[in-house]
Amino acid sequence: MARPLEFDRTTATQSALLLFWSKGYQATSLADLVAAMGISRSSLYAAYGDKRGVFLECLDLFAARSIAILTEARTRQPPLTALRSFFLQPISEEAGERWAWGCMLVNTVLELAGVDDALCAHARRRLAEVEAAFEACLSDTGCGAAKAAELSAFLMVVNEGLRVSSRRALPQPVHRAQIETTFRLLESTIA
Amino acid sequence: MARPLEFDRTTATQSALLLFWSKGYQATSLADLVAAMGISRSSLYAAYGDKRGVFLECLDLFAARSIAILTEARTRQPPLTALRSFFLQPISEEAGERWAWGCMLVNTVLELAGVDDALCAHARRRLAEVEAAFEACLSDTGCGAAKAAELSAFLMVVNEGLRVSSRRALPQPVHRAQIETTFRLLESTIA
DNA sequence: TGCATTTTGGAACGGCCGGTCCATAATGGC
DNA sequence: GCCATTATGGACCGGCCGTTCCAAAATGCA
Repeated sequence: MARPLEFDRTTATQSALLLFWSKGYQATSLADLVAAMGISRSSLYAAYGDKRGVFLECLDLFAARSIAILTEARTRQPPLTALRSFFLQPISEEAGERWAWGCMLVNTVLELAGVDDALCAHARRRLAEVEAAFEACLSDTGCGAAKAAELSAFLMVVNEGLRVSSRRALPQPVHRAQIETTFRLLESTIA
Repeated sequence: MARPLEFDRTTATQSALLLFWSKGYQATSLADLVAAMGISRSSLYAAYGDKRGVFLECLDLFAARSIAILTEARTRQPPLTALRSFFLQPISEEAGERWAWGCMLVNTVLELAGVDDALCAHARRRLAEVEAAFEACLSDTGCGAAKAAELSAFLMVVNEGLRVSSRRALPQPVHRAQIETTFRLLESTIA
């Protein structure tokens, strides 16, 4: 055997995730990264390959958590209520300041389109998986497959819009009102 | 008198705008910039101060054009039709590939939040002006001031969502369908 | 207690970044 | 034609970027 790893990969990735989520890919330097993750440059390159490798793993972790939040809510609540709580969750108490960071997948698509096509495409694929989760949730309402497909695309547009809006430094009550208005209109359409 | 400027500031700014719009602020280097604008570094620093100065001027130009497109449509069409054409305009024939670049103001808010607060705040202010243009347009429908204020905020969320969606490399017909679905739902709510 | 193996810290690397500087060129007024 | 003034091209700058490299440290096994 050889010398064992001195850090926990999951918690290190989690720290990197918070950094990339709040500042984006380009504005996060390797110095920032190793400081936040609490590991040395050597360990980072040995474990993740390079900066892009860390970012890819963070994208996957973020997407998995987002989908988990929605699917878990779906087991406890009616479909539309679950979707609503998915959008309200970032501005809950325990989420802290993260509510102003938007969605890391949306942020990535906008930051890296035309800059790093491979990373951007990865974020787009994960975003498509979230959209599929929307569609599955909408199907539970019994609205029919065609309508679920159309409305999930619309819901993703709404999702993208709300995540952008949350980065506009509006007072939190204004942001909350936007969500309420959006969902009131949405529900009146679906119901 | 002294030696006159050898370049036209407006066309140079326009060239910089296309570059910043497609690649974002951070990924656009000064080398890219001077090549696209067709001027030397010295001329750029003399005329704009620095890279941020060029970017600020591009933000203003982009915002002015966006608002002009909407207000001009408002003089020729009913309010809701004008809003619709505002969203459809980027995917018209003459806009070319720009439809996949989204909205420069939205792109900037997401790229520079937490990175360059001054630039980000500037983009947010311009975005608020666009929202005010939405509100003025909605007021023309005679829906009342309170409702116009609420719906303009919602319309901005839709705007942000559609601009994000246009950067997801979806086939153009899919994007067109998203706009149609969104506006069908929106109009059924307002009418 | 050595040995093979792998991680770790930190120095070092080339390259590109935004920004500065200066000699030269181009003008209008004298 | 000369001067004051301003624009221009391009060399140059320090600094930070992501990445590489290597000696030292830490383990399980013989």
